[in-house]
Amino acid sequence: MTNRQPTLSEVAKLAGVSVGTVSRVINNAPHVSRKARDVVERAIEEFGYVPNVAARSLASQRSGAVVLAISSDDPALFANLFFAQVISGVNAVIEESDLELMLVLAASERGRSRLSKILQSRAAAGVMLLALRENDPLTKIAEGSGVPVVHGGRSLDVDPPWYVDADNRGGARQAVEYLISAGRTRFATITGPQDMHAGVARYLGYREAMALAGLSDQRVVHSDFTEDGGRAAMAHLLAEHPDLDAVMVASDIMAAGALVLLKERGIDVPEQVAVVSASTTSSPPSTPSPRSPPSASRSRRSAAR
Amino acid sequence: MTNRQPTLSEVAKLAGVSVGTVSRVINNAPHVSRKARDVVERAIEEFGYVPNVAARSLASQRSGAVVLAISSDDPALFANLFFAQVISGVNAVIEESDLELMLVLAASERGRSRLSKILQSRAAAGVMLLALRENDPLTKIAEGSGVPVVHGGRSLDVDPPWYVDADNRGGARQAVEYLISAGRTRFATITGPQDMHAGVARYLGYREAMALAGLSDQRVVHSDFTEDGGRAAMAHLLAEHPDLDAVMVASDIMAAGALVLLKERGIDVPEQVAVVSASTTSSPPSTPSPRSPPSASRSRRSAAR
DNA sequence: GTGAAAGCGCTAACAC
DNA sequence: GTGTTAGCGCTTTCAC
Repeated sequence: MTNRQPTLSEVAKLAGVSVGTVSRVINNAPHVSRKARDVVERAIEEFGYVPNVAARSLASQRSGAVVLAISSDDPALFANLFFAQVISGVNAVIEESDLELMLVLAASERGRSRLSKILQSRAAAGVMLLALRENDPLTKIAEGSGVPVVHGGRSLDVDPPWYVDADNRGGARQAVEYLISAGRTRFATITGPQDMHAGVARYLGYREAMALAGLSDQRVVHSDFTEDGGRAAMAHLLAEHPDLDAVMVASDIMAAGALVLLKERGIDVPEQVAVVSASTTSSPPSTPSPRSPPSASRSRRSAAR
Repeated sequence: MTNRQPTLSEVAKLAGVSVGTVSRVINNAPHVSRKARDVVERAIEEFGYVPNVAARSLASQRSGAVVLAISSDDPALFANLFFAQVISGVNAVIEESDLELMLVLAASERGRSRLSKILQSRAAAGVMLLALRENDPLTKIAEGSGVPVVHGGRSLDVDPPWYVDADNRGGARQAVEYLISAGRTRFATITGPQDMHAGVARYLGYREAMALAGLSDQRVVHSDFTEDGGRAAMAHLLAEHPDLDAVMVASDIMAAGALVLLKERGIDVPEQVAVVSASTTSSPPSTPSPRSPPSASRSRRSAAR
């Protein structure tokens, strides 16, 4: 279909200018005459010139790819909305530049050594760490590489200088405040695991909202981001505090369990009890590690149906 | 932390051999003496040599990255288990070689032109197409690039020579056969959209199983892979065929709707009606396009609780 | 404002 | 089995 791509110097020849000029145009450097620029641009267009990235990054010594390192190779774990959103966001920025996105699944020893090779081969302009577990080896690898590091989501044990994460605390707080403004007063909460960042942060947001409204934050059951956990927690709450009129659940999946139980008990939602939850993207503790994976989440409000 | 990485020729000097020898060792080419190989390997180890990928792919003219092109920038759409599984699988293979995985979100015009640039810049060893919509421009771009193409999941309008996809038909059939072996006889099905590959294939599998067992395949409602759709479809089925004792639902999410309705009607699952569904990872029709996104799915059996 | 030329770090062909 | 060397296609000085 297409002929062999022309090289930069071929373009130069065809356009009747020097390689220097073509290069300047491509990198839109200053000191190029309007005329030369036009000629070159036309030639590029006409012959379908596409720069060779390898040559470019070899010559320029800087390069080229932002690495997305995922400390998990469990599809169920990294197939989640939060990561997808982060990736989508990163991609949007990447598109502006001519960087590219490199994906490295670095859960195994082998994957990790691959990652550190890649980071060291000066092929990476920066690295984003995703799905870190507590005490994750990737943290060290990334730091040791000398490449700029940013975390996607936080875990409890690191407080990264650069990160992107959902506002779990603020989101939880807003969700609750919505119910407060709707007139609810006897709140309870079902929290996520308190050794996960999202679990802690959402609980914090809940307590903040309670404190600000002068309401009691004493009705609380800690749970585990699973549906069964949510269901059990709801049963517990109902037993202890039969008079409650609102529940903030720290994740949708737990809320699903809670809603099932409420329905079974014949309690009308949202008439008798209003429910809000966070659309978590966290998973329950991962198999290999006794610790939980990091939380990565996003809050929303919903007067549950 | 680390000093500047040594280059290959520096390693050669330090090891007291020629660059050719070092290069041979690295690419474990033949004709290297045991002794030389040892010396070089030790030097590589000691000085922490990591090949410069840019230089390598420039010199060798072949390079280096497998492109994962996703025709969607909607996080909700590509955050799904099927893609994650595919990616995980691809990654496992990639790890063996020293290729790398490049991620390109190519839903917008801009993203697409970026993709075609990348494919043309001889930086790609192959490309995998994901989340294609019907009549997707990526198909042409990929084909026109001259790079080997493989599809992840199929859409209805292309029959790619190379693809990876779930066995939707076979999975559906197996799921139903399981219920047949459990003694069910009066089957119904709630299908997915019949303009999506997964919708069609699962329905086909269902009909196959019915045919082989000599059962009627006449109880069918077409639906849309949404929960509400599943619920409505279930209501419809119940009205038309109050005597049915098994339902195959083409996706989990529709099954959720169906189960809710069954519960409301006081119908015991699985006592009175058994339900199986496919753990689809498809989404309902995407916003920008009037057509549905491709299906990407995986079947499983479950006697629904 | 433009051109010429010296590399970037590696591979591959060729000579020994 | 090993060493030498000419590029790969670009960027980047340095002259002009």
